[in-house]
Amino acid sequence: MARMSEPIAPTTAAAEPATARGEQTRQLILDTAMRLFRERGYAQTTMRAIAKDAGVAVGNAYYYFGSKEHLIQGFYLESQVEHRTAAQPVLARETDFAARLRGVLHCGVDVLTPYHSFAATFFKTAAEPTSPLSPFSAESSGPREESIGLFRQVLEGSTAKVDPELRRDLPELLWLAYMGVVLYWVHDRSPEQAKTRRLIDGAVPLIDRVVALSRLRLLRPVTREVIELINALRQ
Amino acid sequence: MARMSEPIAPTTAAAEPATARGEQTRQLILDTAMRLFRERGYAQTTMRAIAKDAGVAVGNAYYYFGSKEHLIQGFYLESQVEHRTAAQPVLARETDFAARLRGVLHCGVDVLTPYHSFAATFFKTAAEPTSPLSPFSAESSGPREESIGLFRQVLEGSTAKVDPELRRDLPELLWLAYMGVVLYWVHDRSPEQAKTRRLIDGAVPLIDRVVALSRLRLLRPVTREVIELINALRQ
DNA sequence: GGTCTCCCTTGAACATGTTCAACAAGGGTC
DNA sequence: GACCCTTGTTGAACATGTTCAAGGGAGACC
Repeated sequence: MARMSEPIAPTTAAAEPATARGEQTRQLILDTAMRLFRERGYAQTTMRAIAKDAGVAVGNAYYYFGSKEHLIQGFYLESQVEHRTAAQPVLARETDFAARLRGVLHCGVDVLTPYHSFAATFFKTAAEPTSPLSPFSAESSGPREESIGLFRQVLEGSTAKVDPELRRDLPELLWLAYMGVVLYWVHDRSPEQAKTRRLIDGAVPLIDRVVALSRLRLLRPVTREVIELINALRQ
Repeated sequence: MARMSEPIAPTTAAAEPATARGEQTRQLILDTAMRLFRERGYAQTTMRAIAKDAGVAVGNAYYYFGSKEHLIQGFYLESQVEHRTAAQPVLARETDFAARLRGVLHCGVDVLTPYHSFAATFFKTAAEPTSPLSPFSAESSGPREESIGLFRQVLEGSTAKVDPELRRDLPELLWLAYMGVVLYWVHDRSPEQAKTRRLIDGAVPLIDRVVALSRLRLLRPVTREVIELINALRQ
């Protein structure tokens, strides 16, 4: 009875370019697509338009990208790298845990901001569990680990004193919090997404304090339970 | 420069049935669609198949439902009502806060379980901020308020002692936690979604304890800050 | 040079969500 | 009954994501 779970079917698997010419074409198509997505939005950009603007045939786009949605992956990967880069100055400058976390979260939003209008679609796709774009999927484990690594950097370069048991899992929890921020940001209709900025500024001191409190005897059992629960549920 | 944010365009607005015949046709289409979704999955069910099985023309389905996605809303609303109904015995029986919360969360998952395979698509749609199906959207405010009301019932019928400031906002927070459970459930690939059950059983005692601790003088500032942040960010 | 192979490219054909102009059915008003 | 107006219904036409059989070109090997 175990029915296959929905779409899947990555259509025809996209090819990895094997020649310089192929690599060039692939990049051209991706750049064109990203530009059109920014200019007109995702839904309003047709595959025909992308192909035409890039000066290739429609089928050629499908040779490199399994579907229109796969074109989003370019955005996904690029913004990951940009986030890392943008965060480095903050991480080099600050030693206070809260300041580092705050800086990195703001950087994440900074990087995404130009794409807010079409990020909705991006997020919609990413939320589909069967999608290779899902931040929780196996296919995304590379970028995800890198992103979690960024938050490990936040913690390790800081002067924060953290419950030793919590220390190991905290980066992943911070990454989860970041996902929460992104979720809020996507839904944020306030001008310039100002509310998301307020969310970060409000949540960071809280997180900072809770992390500090986690070492108190009174809260130890809670801390431990949280950690155990996370480990039991890690997929 | 404020570009319109993506798809929107609810196409031709769907009509509310004004006659008994219309109501009947609408329900027939909805039932047929839900059946086919369950049998074949969402993506594999075409509008033509729905229309044919329901014995109407394709255009007729679009008369009542603005798009294929709008057909999901039937599922959304129905499961909300079912959740409420299924939760009543628990709420009538238990007085302990943790037991009530646990029961209501499990009921929520119970109600959704038959749809797990296509819930992925449902969730994907709901995650789109511009979608009228988004649980955070204005269009969903009715069902959302009802759902939050269920968690208000959880709290009010319980013997829990809660920080008075927190009491007002706690139902909404519990609803948010429920949304988190659903998010986890959608991604849950374990047999029978057993991990989601463990998540509920693990998280409820934690929530219970944190709620109790929120009254401690030591944690009061944190509690207050959380409440203030939520109020500032309520959209 | 001839030929073979692998990579890439093409665009017409296809599948399916969506629209729309036209029409039908029922009921109210005269 | 004649008329109109609202509600509901139709299906062909359209838009767009996707597939696929056919072809082209650059190098390898002889």
